[in-house]
Amino acid sequence: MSPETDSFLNALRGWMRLFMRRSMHEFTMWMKRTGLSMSQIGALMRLHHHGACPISCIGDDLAITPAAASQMVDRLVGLGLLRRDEDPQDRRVKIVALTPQGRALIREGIETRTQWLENLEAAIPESRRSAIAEALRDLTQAAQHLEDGAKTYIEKHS
Amino acid sequence: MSPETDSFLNALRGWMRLFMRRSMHEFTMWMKRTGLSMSQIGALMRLHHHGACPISCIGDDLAITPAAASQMVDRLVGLGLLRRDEDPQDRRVKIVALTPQGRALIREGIETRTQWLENLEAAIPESRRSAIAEALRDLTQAAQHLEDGAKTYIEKHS
DNA sequence: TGATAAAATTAAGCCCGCTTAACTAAAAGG
DNA sequence: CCTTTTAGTTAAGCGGGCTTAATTTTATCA
Repeated sequence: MSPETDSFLNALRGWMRLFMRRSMHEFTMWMKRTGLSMSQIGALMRLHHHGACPISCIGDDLAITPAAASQMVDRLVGLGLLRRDEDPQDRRVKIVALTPQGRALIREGIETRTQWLENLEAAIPESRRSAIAEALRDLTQAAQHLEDGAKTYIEKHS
Repeated sequence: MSPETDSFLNALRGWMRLFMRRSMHEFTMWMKRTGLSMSQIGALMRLHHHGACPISCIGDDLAITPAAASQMVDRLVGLGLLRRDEDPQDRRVKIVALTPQGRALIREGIETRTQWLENLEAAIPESRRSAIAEALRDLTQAAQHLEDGAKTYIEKHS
């Protein structure tokens, strides 16, 4: 492993470490405010990022039984965060989707948890900002690429 | 808000968004594997990052009652992840600290959740790596600065 | 058509984590 | 000293979230 490799990974890990430490607390507080459980948030996030899906897929995603998934969806529907509609193609399956409230809640959560980032800008010398932004875009794009590759693989094999 | 400002913040948000989407699933799975609750993880993380502290401080940090904090610490002591020792200075307070097992568990968790970052390096052109590493170091340092400032403030006022 | 499989739900039961309230032990302060 | 405050624990109770098992409804297919 070359010195640059070490340097790169270490920089990445250092940043992640700090970010996780920081965002964990915000996340816990946000959970408390919303009253949502980890599973519920996981389900909402899944729907937010990948769109509507049957209940069984929620269960698969969270690695819980269909029964548990059904109960959880029921609670979230009760809270007005989810809709559960019959699939016209196959009336056994119920398609679960975020309601506008559900979507707003998740957005607000992400917003809240990354609020502190705004202060970061002021702490960065103006002359460095564009270079850093460029670096972050490169990272994001590369990660996106990896994710897309993985997804294709999964889609091919399931 | 200047165009560079927008660009900087957007780059930061874009990266965070991707990171959160990616790490949420890993995190949920890790919780399931360890069998730890959100609160328990929060407590362990707090101790990992800021060191040993009395039980009351665990409760304050997680915003739960002293009773709940006491019960939770009790469970974690039972699992061998925490030690609870009497403070010689004030025998009412019990100092809580990570055991080696507790520390190892948290380390392993962080490790697991950032494993995928290693693939990222290969997806970045070698010519860009040092610039990106430099940018990440700048970000980390700036964030560290902000955090230290906030901590001092808290320590002054509590 | 009739047996089988699949998606979802319901019911019963368990453990967990939180709360409030009552309590113990130790320190602080008049 | 004796009262008050503080740190922590214990007990009782509630609701959440998970499980397994049984049930219902719909699709599939020989």
